[in-house]
Amino acid sequence: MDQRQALIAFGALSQETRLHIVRMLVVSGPDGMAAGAIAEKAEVSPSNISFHLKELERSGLIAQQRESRSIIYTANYEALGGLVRFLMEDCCSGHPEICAPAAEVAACCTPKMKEKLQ
Amino acid sequence: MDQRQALIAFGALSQETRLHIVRMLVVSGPDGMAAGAIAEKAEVSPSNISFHLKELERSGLIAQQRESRSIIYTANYEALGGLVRFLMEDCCSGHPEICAPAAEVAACCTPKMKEKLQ
DNA sequence: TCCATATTTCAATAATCCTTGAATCATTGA
DNA sequence: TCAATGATTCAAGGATTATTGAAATATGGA
Repeated sequence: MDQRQALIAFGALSQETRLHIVRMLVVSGPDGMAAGAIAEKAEVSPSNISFHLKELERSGLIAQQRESRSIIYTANYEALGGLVRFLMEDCCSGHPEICAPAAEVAACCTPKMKEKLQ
Repeated sequence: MDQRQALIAFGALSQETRLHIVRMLVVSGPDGMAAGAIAEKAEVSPSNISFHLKELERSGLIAQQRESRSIIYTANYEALGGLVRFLMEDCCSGHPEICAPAAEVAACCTPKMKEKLQ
């Protein structure tokens, strides 16, 4: 993830509806969610959700694929990981005080890490 | 860091000049930089830098303190770490695929981690 | 083909954000 | 006190982003 993409991604996450969408798609995993289902859960109009989904896709944080009549959106884990990495490494120069709390979280989430850190 | 603050912080980082400011302040450490010095390095006008510094301070990512005639800005490591944590934990539900790359970065930056992971 | 469903696009408006330059405020030293 | 320095505030304008509802597009089934 380069700076240009990171700027767009930060902008994408700076809007409540869009942050909500990303959270839902991360949880829903590889199956993703249809645009309509997202709109319903987020309680926004179809045209509005479409606007925000487009913005998120432009940022690379989510991807779409048509499935029959529905358009299924999924979280792009690689891009999200890339953004975390950008924030820690590029933006914060890998500063220990900033990265340490992140390391804790990472340890809790990645089984291998957890093992080694015990 | 709660969602409200995270939204503001993401917005703060979504602007090129402000991202540049944060990077400079992280590098400059606890000594920080005076507003004028920041403006000069970022090549923007005093009033414009003031606008962006205010926005960053509102986000909590930087702090200010007067020192004689100058106003010194410093990066808020705690807030930056909190944002990384929010992105990994709250926003991305601690998803391993997203957190793994972050763990690598963290390992490189925090001496204790590095030791344990070798 | 025709209709229903799922979604996007478009145009208009509202809201927010960014930039600029002039004016103002705070601090220090002569 | 006065002038100089360092920085902020303010108002105006331009640019971008968000919301809305109506119209258009794509797909699948009767």
